[in-house]
Amino acid sequence: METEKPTSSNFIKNIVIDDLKSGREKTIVTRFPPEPNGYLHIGHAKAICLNFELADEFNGKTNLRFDDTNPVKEDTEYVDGILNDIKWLGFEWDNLHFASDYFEMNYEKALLLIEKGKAYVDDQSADDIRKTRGTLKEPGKDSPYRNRSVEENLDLFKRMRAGEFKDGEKVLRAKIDMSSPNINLRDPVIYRIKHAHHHQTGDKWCIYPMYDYSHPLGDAVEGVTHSLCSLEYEDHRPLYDWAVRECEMENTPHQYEFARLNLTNTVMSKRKLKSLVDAGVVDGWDDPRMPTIAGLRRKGYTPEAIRNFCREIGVAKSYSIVDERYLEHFIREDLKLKAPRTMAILDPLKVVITNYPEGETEWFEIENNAENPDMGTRKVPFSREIYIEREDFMENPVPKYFRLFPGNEVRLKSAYFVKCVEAVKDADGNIVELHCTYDPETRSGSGFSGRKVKGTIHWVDAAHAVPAEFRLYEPILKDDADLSQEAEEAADDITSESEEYTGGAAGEDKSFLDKINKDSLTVLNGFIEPGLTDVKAHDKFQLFRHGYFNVDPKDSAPGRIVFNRTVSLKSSFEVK
RNA sequence: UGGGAAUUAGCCAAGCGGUAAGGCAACGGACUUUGACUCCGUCACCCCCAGGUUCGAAUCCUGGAUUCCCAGCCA
Repeated sequence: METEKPTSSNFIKNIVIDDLKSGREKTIVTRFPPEPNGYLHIGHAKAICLNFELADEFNGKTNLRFDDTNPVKEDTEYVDGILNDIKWLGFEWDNLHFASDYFEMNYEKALLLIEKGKAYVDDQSADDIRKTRGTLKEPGKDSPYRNRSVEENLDLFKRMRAGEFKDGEKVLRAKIDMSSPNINLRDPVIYRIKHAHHHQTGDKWCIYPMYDYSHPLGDAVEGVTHSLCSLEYEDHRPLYDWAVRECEMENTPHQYEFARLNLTNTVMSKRKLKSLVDAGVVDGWDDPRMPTIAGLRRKGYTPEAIRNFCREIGVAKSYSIVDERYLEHFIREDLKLKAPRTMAILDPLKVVITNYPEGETEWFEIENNAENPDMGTRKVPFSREIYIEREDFMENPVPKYFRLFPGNEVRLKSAYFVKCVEAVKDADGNIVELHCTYDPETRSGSGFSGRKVKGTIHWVDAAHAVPAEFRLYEPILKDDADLSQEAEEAADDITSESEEYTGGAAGEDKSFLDKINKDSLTVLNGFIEPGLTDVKAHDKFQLFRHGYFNVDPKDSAPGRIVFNRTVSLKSSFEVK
């Protein structure tokens, strides 16, 4: 697709190259395994790009597999959203599966485990299991049910499936080692009872496998060769390998872990993102301030920009937080030649050109993108009264200010030079309009070179101006100077995405909500050129000197045009 | 000495025993009908620290420091 550079070297690609060279694998198969319990965010995009592009580069395959082993948290709404986002990003999966497709196989393998004496039914309560698991430094204690006979385990497990027991009454545990220094190996629970309706399997099951058991088996049966996941699963790898081995799977997939993406000025946690939605802080999962794929799309990001970003940040094992400005770089780059450039006034100040003939209008032909002549030109009206940007005038200019101020002359982009004669004020001393004079000799395109001006400002003809709403965004989080604190925040979301789980800290949710930037949205009402009245959802423009904007797909309507600012233009000038 | 992992510039990151890629950001300058873009230049005598091996070490060895992850019937 287009002129996208291949990813640079990374440790996973090196592993694939070695595996192919050594003959350990003939072709590679990867997979992207989202849990349908929320919408995808830019962090998922990193994993998606990694899996799909890696397989693509080596002529392999990539499956999409929903990790739907926990019916109480999941929903088809999310399945649909995820499918849509992946397609929008531009990827096509080879096979679409659900972990629930393998529930029967998972069950059969559990029976095998029991027969081999590698799994047992435990009657202990969740609380007792936790208490006997030991601590980080002390080994756990064997369950009193650990040495039940194979027959009894088989009988009990079948009755679990048959629905004879209530939620939490029994679990199936892998029999590994209660004194392992790796807590994941201390007889992990692999099946639990949940009398819950499942979005894919309905009421067929009342026992559901745990991720650590289901995932490796799903990988194996699909022939996945390189199972990529994030760093916190490093400790789970021995269990992954145990499951593949003890269940006697034909294929032996291998798990590799990489660092998930973190971005400055935002959060990357489905749980926290959901809390923003639920608290009404944002408009929904697709609010442009959200780092979700849906939010970025509504903000005006393109799939190309997101893919290029994911490629350039690389893949490694060290914990990192990427500067959000890096992401912004890629959307500016992508839209530079694609987006037409037009003038719009976000915060209007009327200007009367006193020596311009009343009742006259002339139409300037202006290129749609000076760097991309293929985009053609358009006609833009100009007359005696125009709007300029309020910030393009200062009665008492700061040093190095070369826009409009009393006595100063500037260029009106694609029109004439104008000189400010007077700032007209109301009774309260507020500037309500400017009186300027223009110089007919300086008409754009005339080749006038008699004198130079330092500044060029944009404008919109007042008589033809079309009202529009502009939404400007700032980071959703207040404080971010302290990257290490941000790291902490992000890190602790990784594992605690369950609402009911209280192992984390309730207090830290509060501190997270305290960090929310209450001024992350600014709404302005201004004007656009008359040529933009037919604009459609997701049309993208560079509004001169302001940045790139996207036509909002939700709130725009006939007679109401809403622009979301995707990203500002860079600027080396700030009015203090 | 519970186990697992990480450490190369402000931020990502390549590097795999032959003398520190690239991108972002920043800072100078040129150009400019966007204070944008583009272009030019600057930005690690050094790779967490200390020893050692070697003709040669970011890469190998030894010891240490710091940071992150793990005690859900979540994924």
